[in-house]
Amino acid sequence: MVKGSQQRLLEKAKHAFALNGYQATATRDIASAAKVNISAITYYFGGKLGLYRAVLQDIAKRVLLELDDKIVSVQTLLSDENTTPEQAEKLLYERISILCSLICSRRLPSEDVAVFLHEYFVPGEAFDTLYQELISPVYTLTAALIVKATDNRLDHESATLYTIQLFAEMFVFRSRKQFILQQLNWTDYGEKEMTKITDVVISHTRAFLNLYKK
Amino acid sequence: MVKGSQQRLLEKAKHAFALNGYQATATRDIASAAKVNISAITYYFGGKLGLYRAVLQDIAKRVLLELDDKIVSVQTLLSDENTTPEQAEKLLYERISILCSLICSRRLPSEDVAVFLHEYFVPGEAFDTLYQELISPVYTLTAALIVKATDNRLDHESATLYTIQLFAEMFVFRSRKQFILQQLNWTDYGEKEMTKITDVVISHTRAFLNLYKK
DNA sequence: ATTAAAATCAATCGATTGATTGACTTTTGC
DNA sequence: GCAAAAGTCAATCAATCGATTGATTTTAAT
Repeated sequence: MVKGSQQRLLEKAKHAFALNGYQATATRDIASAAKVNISAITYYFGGKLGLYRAVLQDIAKRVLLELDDKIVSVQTLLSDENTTPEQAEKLLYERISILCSLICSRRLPSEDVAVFLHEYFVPGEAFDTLYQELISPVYTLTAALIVKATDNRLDHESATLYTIQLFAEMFVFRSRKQFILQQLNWTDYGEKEMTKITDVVISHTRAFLNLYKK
Repeated sequence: MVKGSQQRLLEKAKHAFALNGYQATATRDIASAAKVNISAITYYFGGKLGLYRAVLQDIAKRVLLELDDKIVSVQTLLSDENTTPEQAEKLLYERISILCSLICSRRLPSEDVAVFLHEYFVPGEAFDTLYQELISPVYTLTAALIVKATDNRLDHESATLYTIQLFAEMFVFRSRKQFILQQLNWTDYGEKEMTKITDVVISHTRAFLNLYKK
């Protein structure tokens, strides 16, 4: 079965936006790559911005699906009063591990991360879509996990602050990937390198959490 | 004395690039704001890209000047064999403190940081200018300081990796400033808030360095 | 088979982009 | 004082942008 025009547009748009961001991408190039007439963009998505929003929603959907699939439901564990700080800490590390592989390796299409990071660091008109559909839910859960891991010794706001920094630390492995590869004489993020990256992030987090233990 | 056209162009260009980045800024608007004919951009800077490069060089100059002014020359201390790891660590914290205030507060024009971060996270044709004139020298010195602070227990590459993450941690306070203000119920980065920010970054760094002590 | 809806198409619109032209004015050096 | 250089100017260039038009073809429902 041949993919429909709408689906092809979505894929090629994601690819183009990943390369040059929203502003620098021409709808003509997207339509051309999708082998579709330009007017189809207005027809299906209402315009360039609508197409971009659809791409962001698609990315959010994929990421959340990937996170929910691999992690034992964090939500239920958090609402359980019997969950110990140690369990929360372990769960946090598992979550970090998965996020690292999502951000840096090929578990998630490389383009998804590129589009996300572009909109994250250079917020535009469509940032609210990204925030509501992806950032807010993921950050909220992570911060709650950190609070639980410190046995409520860290308040919610400080945990949110650390969450933002934690993600910044993970994102930099992708956004500055070329620079890191060059500096460390790596050729790519393979299995060995991913282990090191994950270890670094987790050890930093552990060192941070240790500041809030008895 | 009235500023020359070239100087006015440079200032207004920085202002415009800070608002919307390189791509989304029109040379017409810059020229109009500087009360200068459009052709002056070609005349003085060879074109839009040349003007942007000039802005980046100006920013690099200001930052390096600010860093050299406030810090006892790190270069000489590093080349001195008698410098102890403790001295290097203390110097690193001073450097972090200054960098935090440069990045987050008004010691440096807000526009300088905005332009820098935009080019840093979305590298374009002019990234090499930013890298050679600012990123490379600053990162190299910082990494060397970290190596010395761990008494060479941390190799140069790992120190470089941590340097990248260290800057990512500081940059996030600016690039996600609105989000952080909202989450922490702050209205702005005042003196009190800057102290907390600096403390957070330094305490993370200290926790990291402790991993490499006897 | 007929008809309405969905989809696709080439052509083009108006707006904006960065850059250039060539004439004009001001400043500078001697 | 005068010529060369530096600077400024309105006008306009070709290219590209997102969007729209109106006609045409394809699909789906009855």
